[in-house]
Amino acid sequence: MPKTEKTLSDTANRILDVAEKMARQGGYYAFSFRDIAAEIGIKSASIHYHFPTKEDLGEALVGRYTDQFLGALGRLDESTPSELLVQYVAAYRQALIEQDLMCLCGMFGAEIARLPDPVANRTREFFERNLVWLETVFRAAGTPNPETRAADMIARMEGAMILARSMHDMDLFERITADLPAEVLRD
Amino acid sequence: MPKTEKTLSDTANRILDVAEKMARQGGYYAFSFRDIAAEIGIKSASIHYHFPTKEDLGEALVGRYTDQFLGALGRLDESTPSELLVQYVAAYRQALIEQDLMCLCGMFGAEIARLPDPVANRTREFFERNLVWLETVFRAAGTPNPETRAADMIARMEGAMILARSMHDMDLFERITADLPAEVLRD
DNA sequence: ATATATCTACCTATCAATAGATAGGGAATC
DNA sequence: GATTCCCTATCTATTGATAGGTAGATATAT
Repeated sequence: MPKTEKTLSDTANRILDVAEKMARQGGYYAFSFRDIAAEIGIKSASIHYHFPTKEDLGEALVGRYTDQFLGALGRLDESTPSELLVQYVAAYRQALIEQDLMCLCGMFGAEIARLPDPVANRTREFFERNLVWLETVFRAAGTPNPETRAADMIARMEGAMILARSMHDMDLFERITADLPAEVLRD
Repeated sequence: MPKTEKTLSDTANRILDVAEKMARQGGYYAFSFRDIAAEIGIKSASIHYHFPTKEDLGEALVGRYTDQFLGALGRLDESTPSELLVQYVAAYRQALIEQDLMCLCGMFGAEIARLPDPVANRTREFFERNLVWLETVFRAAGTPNPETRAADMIARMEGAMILARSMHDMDLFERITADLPAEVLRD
């Protein structure tokens, strides 16, 4: 049985699953050890075995989310810039529409002034890696100001999620992002 | 002494000031009656005199913020669409750069799934009123798809705040919004 | 092969701190 | 004398965290 990936115990992953869902609904202060434990059928003390402190849990949360998110994006050498941007939007759409959740790092980014430093740093890393990925795409497309385009792209995704969720109107996200890849690549 | 506006006691306003700052740093669960009371030099029980429940406080918070925010925008009949959009961006810039705080409703919008209903409704109203204001501007400018432009505009502002704060780089906001009014009005 | 030790993954029980909220009192103001 | 505005005192619930125990698996030593 090959287990090449960084093995995280089954329980640890279930803890992260539940914590992630709660965090993506209400933020860092919206998930508690007891709530998580209750939902997966263990005791809150047992969570401390896997994640000694809430800070540790938060850090693991953002780390796993970032890896999964960027892993879901297309390979930069296998698709056109246009295809890659379509996939980028699709990653956010899946988080918003299918999962009915906010982006974890959009949430934590808003709360960043009150997050423990390690969690805040991981959140910054999420955006940093997204910026790098997008800049590469825009450079490959020969778009001017790739850094600013990348930042604008992220801003629109995170903001569109917030707005659509606030208005209970997911179509707002669809309309904002409808011809975004085409628009952002021209000129 | 003319006080035509809905009079709120001095203490009530100081409570809202402190609560707003805390909420705009860490969200709805990041301000507590005790913290607020300690900062303005009264007891936590006294806050309940002005705002019976936290829900009430949250509602008042969003209501005041929305009125102030929209009140700071230019009159729709006194400026050009371009000038109005510049003012709109400036309103967010002031919140982000001068106050060094997140937009209250961007924050609450992210957390909306875990907010008390009355607070969530007020948050939705903030965005609704912003959408209406922006749509009017885009219609006056003869821009196609004014509803989608309005939504995109809000998304970019809220997202740009989150990204700039997460990256500790306020220039990201400046660059994203630099020629936004011009770009969004052409074609 | 058997006995011993260690490790894993939970448990019970408990802690101090903090949360929002309430009852009832008192001084000042109108 | 009623209203306004704050107080003390207290309540219950919840927070993250810790100490210490245990059953079962695994590893090591004899």
